Amino acid sequence: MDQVTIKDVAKYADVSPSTVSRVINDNSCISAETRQLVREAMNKLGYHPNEIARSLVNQKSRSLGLVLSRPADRAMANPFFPDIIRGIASETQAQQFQLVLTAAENYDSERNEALRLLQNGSIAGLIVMAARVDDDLIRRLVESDYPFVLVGRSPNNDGISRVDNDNIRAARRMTELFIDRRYERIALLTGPENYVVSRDREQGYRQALEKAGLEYEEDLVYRSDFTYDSGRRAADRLLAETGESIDGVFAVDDILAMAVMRSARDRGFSIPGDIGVAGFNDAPLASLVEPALTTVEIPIVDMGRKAAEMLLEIIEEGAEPGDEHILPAEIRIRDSL
Amino acid sequence: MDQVTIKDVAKYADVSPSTVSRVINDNSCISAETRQLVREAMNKLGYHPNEIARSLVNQKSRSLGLVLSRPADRAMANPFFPDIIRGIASETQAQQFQLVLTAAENYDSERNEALRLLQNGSIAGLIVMAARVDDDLIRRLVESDYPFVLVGRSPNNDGISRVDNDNIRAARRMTELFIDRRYERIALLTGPENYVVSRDREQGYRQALEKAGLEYEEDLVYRSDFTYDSGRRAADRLLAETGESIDGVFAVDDILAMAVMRSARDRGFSIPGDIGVAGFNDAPLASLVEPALTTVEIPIVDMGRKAAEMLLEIIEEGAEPGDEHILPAEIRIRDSL
DNA sequence: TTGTAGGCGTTATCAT
DNA sequence: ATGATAACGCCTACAA
Repeated sequence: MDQVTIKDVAKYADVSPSTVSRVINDNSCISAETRQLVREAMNKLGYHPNEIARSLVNQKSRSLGLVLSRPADRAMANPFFPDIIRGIASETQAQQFQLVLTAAENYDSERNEALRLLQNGSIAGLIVMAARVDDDLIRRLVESDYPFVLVGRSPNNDGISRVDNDNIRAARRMTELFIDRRYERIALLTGPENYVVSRDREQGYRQALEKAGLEYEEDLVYRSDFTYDSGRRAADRLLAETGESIDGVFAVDDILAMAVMRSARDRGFSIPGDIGVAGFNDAPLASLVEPALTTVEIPIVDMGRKAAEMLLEIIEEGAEPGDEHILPAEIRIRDSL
Repeated sequence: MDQVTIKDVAKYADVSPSTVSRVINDNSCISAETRQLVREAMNKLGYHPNEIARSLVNQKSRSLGLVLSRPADRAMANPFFPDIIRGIASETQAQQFQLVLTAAENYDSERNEALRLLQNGSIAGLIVMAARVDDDLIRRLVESDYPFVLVGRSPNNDGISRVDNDNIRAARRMTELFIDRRYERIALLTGPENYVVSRDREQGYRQALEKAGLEYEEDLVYRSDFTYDSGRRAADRLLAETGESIDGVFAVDDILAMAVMRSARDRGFSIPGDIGVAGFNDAPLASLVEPALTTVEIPIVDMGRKAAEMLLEIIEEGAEPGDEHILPAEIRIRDSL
C-alpha cells in the first residue's frame, strides 16, 4: 500500500534502483552528489529498506532464535530467563540482529518450533539453553548442521560451540566453604538427574567432600524439581530423615534453598546456627530473605552476550563451531552459612 | 545451497510449482491424488516453505514485536516480564506467529528499534507495555497507523486497543482492606509519578480513604523508583518521619513492600502487629518472605494472551482498534496485614 | 484441476 | 559512476 520502495526513491531522485541500493549499503563507489540526492529522496519519501526482501535476496535472515529448553512455565520462573535475554539482546542489538523467542507449552513442541524456524529460514541460528542430559534437539541440530550455540553443557560437546559457567568448580568451592567453616555433615538438595546442571553441581559437591576426606553419603543426597513446592517437600523429607545429624544443606538452586530455610525454620532450627544453608544462582530474592542467602552468582548476562557473539561469528564470518567459553562464577557470602 | 524449493518439489512430483503452492496453502481445490503425490515429494525432499519468501509476497511478516517500554534492566527485574511473554507466546504460537523482542539499553533506543522493526516490515504489529504518562512511542504509533496493542493505560486512550487490570479499583480495595481491619493511618509508598501505574494506584488509595471519611494526607505519600534500594531509602525516610503515628504502609509494588518490611523490622516494628504492610503484583518472592506478603495478584499471563489476541485480530482480520479489556485483579491475603 | 507468467523489494552481475 | 537485468522463493491472477 503505502510502502515506499527503492523504485519510488529511484524515480524521485531520477536515478536507477541499483543506485539507490548502493547508497543504502554504501559500499560501492557513488559520487557524493548522487548520494546526497538519494539520501534526500529517501527522507522526503520516508523510505525504509524492506528487511524481508533483503533477507530473501541475501538468503539469510537477521534473526537469532532462543530456545529455553524446558517447559515454558518452569523456564520463566527461573531467574536465568530475564538475564540471558538481556545478554543476548545487547549483542544482537549491537549487530543489528533481532531476537526471536520460541516459547511453547512443552519441550517437545518448543524443540519442533525451533527447528521449524531454522528450516523455514526465519532465523539464522539458535541459542539453546541446554538442560537435559539427553537432548534430542542438540543431536538434530548437529546432524542438520544449523548454526547454534549452547548455553550450558551437553554430554558430548565435540564440535559444539558453547558457553558455560563452571558448575562443578563452583559447587566444589561452595562445599569447601561449608567445610572451612567447620560444617561436618552436609546434605545436598539437588535437581532432577536428567539435567546437566544437577549432575555437575552434585559432582562438585562430591569432589569437595572427597578431597577433604569426608565421606560421600548417598543418604544425604535429596532430589527435587526446580520449584518451590517440590523443593519444600524434599526439604521436609530431608530434615525429617536426617534429623539433627546434619549441620548443613547445600541446595543447587536458590529456590530450593528457600524451601530448605523455610522447612528448617518450621522445625525450630536456627540458620546458620543449627544448620547452614547455601544456594545457587543468586536469584533476586536471595539477598532479600532473612537471613540473606549465601549463594553462587552466575554471570548469566555475560553468558548470554557471549553466546550471541559466538553465534554471530559462525553466521556472519563462517567461523567453525567448537569454541568453548567457561565464565567464572562467584560465591556470594551472606548470612545463611 | 541445500535449500529445497517449491520448484524442486514440483519437478520431483512432476507437477507445476503453483500446484505445490496450492498444496501448501491447501485452499484451492486439488485432486486428492496430486495432493498426495506432492505431499510425498515434500517429505522425500525434506521441503520446508520459506517463510521469508512468503512474507515478501504476502506483504506482511508473521511476527509480533514486544517492547517493554522502560530500560531493559528495570523491565527485566520486573516480575511482569516473564509472565507477559508467556501469555503472548502462547497466543502467537497458537496462531503460527513469532515473537520478536526489542530489548535496548534505554527507552529511547528501544522505542526507535520498535519503530524500525515496524517500518522495515520485520514485524506486523507491536505490543507495548505502557508505562509512562507521556509516551512518545504511543503517539508515533497512532500517527503512523501501525497495528499495536497497549498493555496498561495511556492518558488518552481513544481508538487505542488495550488490555489492563483495574489498578485503581484494586488499590482501592486493598486500602479498604486496611481500613476494614482497623488500620487508621495508612501511608502510601508509590512509584515515579510519570508512570501511569503509580498514578492509578495512588488514586485508588485516595478514593478508599475519602470514601471511608479518612483524610488524605500528602505527608503520608512517599515516592521511589521501582528498585529495592530506592524503595529502601524511601521506606527509611517514611518510617523515620512518620514515626509511630502510622500503622500501615501500602506499597504499590512488592519490591517496595519488601523494602518497607525490612526497614520496619530494623526499627523494631513487628509486622503486622505494629505496622501492616501490603504490596502489589504478587511477585514470586511475596509468598516466600516472612511474614508472607499480602498483595494484589495481576493476571498478567492472561493480559499478555489477550493483548496478542487483540493485536492478531487487527492484523489478520482487519479489526478496528479501540477495544478495551480490563481484567480483574485479585487480592491475595497473607500474613503481613 | 492444473500450468504459465508476472511480481513482491532487494541485491548482484554485467554492461556502459 | 551508473543503469539494465536477472535472480531470491513464493503466490496469484489468468489461461487452458
